[in-house]
Amino acid sequence: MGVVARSVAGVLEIVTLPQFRVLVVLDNSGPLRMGVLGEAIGVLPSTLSRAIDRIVEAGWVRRTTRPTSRREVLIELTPAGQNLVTHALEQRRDNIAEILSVLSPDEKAAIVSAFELFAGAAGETSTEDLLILGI
Amino acid sequence: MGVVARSVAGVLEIVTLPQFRVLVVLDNSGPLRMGVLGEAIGVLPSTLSRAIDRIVEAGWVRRTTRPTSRREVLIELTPAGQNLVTHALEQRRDNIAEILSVLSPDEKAAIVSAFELFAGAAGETSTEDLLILGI
DNA sequence: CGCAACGATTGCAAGCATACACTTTTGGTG
DNA sequence: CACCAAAAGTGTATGCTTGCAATCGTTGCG
Repeated sequence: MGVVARSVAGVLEIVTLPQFRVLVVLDNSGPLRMGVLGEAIGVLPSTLSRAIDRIVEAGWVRRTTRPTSRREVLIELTPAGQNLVTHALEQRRDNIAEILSVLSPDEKAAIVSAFELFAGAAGETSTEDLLILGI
Repeated sequence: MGVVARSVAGVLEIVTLPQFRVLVVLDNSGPLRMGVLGEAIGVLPSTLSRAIDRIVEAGWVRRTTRPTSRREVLIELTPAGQNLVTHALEQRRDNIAEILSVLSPDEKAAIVSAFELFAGAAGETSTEDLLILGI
């Protein structure tokens, strides 16, 4: 739980949680249309529109128009936005790696198999659940 | 991660994250003075004062004056507020119990020792970290 | 008592998220 | 072409959080 909390903590000093959710979805799915994006994170189009205004202003995403349909607006991560998400995920991975570094290979192996066991029993975690925290 | 996310998800439909942080701190420490409470969750007194206004309005906490010093205001959970926090923690415990229920005693034992190993290696998790998500 | 420090609150202001209703532009279809 | 539906955005409004500065009551001390 501490690992999860810390991984969220860093990002929340830079962007808000709803904003981070947008970035995470885009990182997972690539550029998305406003409508699809809004549905993915569960907000109304008007809410998303203004949220994107602010995220564009901050430089994390870009609005693009698809050549085939000028009424559709594609949202895509800028390099900075991509960087932000990647960095956040790396930080958590590093945090875990650091924790594991003090353990012996046998201990690590035991942890890996136990975690896999637990994850298997937990079943598929819905993307929506993870999206709540942007993880 | 899914377990953590779900445990936060339910509560966030009832109170905001800053509000839930207040409740969690009170649940941990018992009734607190405004100043102490504000410092614990890292907000300015003015912010807290208005936040408490809303939480009192919602019925989760109560303002009390200490007999010895009438300028100090004690904040304490109402039964409803206590219930909210307790319920949130129970829900996470139930969620984990349900996951574990499909496993054999041996598997459970392996998971317990592996998790203890990991938690030990991770060291003490600072309360501040956990407070970010109200966990 | 009088004054300084303390503790909480309020005035004022800004930013963000959210919702409902409405408008504008665009695409598809009869 | 004319019309309808899709897609995005605006107008308007509400509520929460946060911050800085100022105020009000209270306590402690000389």
